[in-house]
Amino acid sequence: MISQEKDSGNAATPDVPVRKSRAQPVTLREVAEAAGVSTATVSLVINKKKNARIAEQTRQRVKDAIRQLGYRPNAMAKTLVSGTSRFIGLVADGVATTPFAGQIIHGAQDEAWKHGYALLIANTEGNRDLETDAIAMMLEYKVRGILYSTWFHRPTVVPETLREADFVLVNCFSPEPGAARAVVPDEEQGGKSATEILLRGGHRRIAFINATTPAPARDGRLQGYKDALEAAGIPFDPDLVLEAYPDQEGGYGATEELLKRNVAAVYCYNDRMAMGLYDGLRENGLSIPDDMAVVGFDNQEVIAAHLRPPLSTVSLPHYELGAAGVRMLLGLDEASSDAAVKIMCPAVERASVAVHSPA
Amino acid sequence: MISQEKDSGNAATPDVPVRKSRAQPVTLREVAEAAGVSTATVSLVINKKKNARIAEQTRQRVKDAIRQLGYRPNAMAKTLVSGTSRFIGLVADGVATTPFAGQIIHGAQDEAWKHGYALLIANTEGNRDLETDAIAMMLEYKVRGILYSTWFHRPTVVPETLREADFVLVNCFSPEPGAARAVVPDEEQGGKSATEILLRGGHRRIAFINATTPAPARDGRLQGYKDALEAAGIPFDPDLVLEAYPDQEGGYGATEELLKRNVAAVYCYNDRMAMGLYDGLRENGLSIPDDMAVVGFDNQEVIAAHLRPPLSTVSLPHYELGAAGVRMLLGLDEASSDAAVKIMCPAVERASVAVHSPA
DNA sequence: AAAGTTTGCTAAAACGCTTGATCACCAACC
DNA sequence: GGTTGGTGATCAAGCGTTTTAGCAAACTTT
Repeated sequence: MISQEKDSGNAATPDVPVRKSRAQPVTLREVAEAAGVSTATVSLVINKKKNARIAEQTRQRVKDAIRQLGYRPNAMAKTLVSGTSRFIGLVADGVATTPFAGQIIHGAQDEAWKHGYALLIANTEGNRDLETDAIAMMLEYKVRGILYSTWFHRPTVVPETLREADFVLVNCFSPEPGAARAVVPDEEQGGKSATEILLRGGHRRIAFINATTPAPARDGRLQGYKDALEAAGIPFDPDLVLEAYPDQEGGYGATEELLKRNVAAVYCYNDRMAMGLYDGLRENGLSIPDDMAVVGFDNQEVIAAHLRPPLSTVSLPHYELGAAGVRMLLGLDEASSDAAVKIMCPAVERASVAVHSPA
Repeated sequence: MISQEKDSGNAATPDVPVRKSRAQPVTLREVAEAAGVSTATVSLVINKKKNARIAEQTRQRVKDAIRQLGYRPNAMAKTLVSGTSRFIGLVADGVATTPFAGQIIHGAQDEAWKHGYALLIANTEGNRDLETDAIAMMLEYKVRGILYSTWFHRPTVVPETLREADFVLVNCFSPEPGAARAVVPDEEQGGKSATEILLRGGHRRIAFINATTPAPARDGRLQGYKDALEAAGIPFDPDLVLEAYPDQEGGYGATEELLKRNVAAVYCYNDRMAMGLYDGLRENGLSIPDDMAVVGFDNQEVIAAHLRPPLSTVSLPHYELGAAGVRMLLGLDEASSDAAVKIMCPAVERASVAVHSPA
């Protein structure tokens, strides 16, 4: 009788909102005791188990206790039981370092979050040892899967340990077919779109300043240029394809050669080259878009949108790459490991190309 | 007798390197069985416990088993026992969105990693609900602490739930003193350094194009400008302080006013304004740095380093902010919650200011 | 040779949660 | 009055570690 006493009294011990700020946290058991039920019951209430039969009254009592105590579930314990966490790992060679490629993180984060996952990131600067450590760490934390991404589009060799997890390559791909699922920007389509902006402007003689540095982008963007010309019934003229190092200086330096070509429209391998070219053209007293229509590639906001005049260009869909990578990882998007999925590079038209050419 | 048989045979069951790729993972117990020891022993070996007495021979046997089986510790289980994970959370309002502020992530990640922590990031785009969820998630994963960061330097109100964790504000601060530890860029020193670049160039009449938008940067950078002038014994002339919206257009638009001031040196609130100003000056047939010496602020690489001529400016130390935030969180740097710790903004001198003025 | 000390290792109790099996109770049915 | 069926909740095992207390054997010391 007396021993019973202890248990009756009032089951819900504390009724002042106990704001435990950073002592050791409230546990399921404490909630259970406060509500006068078993931990099993509390667990069932929390997880809204469909086929659990709990009286509405009890359910309410539990909820109150949870609020009262400021209970927070311990995700680690959950994970231990379930065997897999709600983490998605993102290994990046330099994504965080490189301004606009950071959008990959952003896209991945948003999409992951949307499906209840959190992003665990590691920037490896391309250091293989760091990379191995990072992957090991992610594996130890039982991530749902890993996104392996690079800051520019390129082939890559898949680290051995990566295969211990579910993974997807983002902005890169494995040269050996069937080795990995991957998602990359569609350079051909992008190059085609860029060229089409100029075609729509009424231009027929269009120069292309390509990069000197080998990369999928270099080949793809050139191919897109050719495709667009062909579709427009314009013969490809190799003489209109220049090459320069893909930065401001390169674009600036290419000015002279470009002017020799006697064209009024040019598509640059990237925005940085276009930026340099702007300077070169200006020095020659030429105005954009009247004397020369210019299109870039990448859509680096800081540059493209704010040059004078603003630069027409094509977006590298970094955000989408990150998001698509996550979807692919979670099996929400179709994906084969035979060929990388290509994400569209949308055209962004601005004032560097006049709407109607003075036909 | 016969029932024993099953257990004897060979204790170390598999001796081919079993590359379990993604079945259910090898556990401590399996390693223990393979090595013919208890799980306790394996644990002791793995964690290199100093005062554990394990025979060298046994130790080796365990290590072999670990390698053989490709064992990976389950970090969740570890965390469950220890009560705290090796995670540091980073809540950002838009850090991933904003190109150069991404360096905060980078700095935090590097520093965290250096101390054996991994970064758990959440981009909230300033959405309070998302923010609360993100913090809750981090709390549930028992993060060691949380970095709360903003993409530009500003005052902020600390979310209630953040207080349940150890936290540090990065690139922002709480207006109420004593409310939170924080680390921010030193705008005054930065403004002073920027001005000093021009002073070193031999200039005495220096204009400042400030932002129209209220912000700690606006006040701080102006103060730094005044400080530098005072230190150089030059009286402050309010007429030399212009104001414009802090972007390219703003800088461009300020050209005319600036030219009225009859100065040969100008310090812009940020690089984007400087970029616009470049255009304005060029249109007026003025050359940089001969007709006008220009200094910016922020050191947005894509802009500053690649304008023609390259822009002298002052760096916003984003990387350092992230790193310092982590150190502060871990208690490696001194920190009071009475005043934000200020990180130096280093000057970056480039060709937009001539080394010796034509005195 | 008895007592103490060191060495090498293990048993078992946590850590906080989930979940399938079980149970007590009560109303309804033949 | 025994059986069935439904309802509301609990029991207890287990997830993969860490860690403390303690045991047995092998050495020392007196």
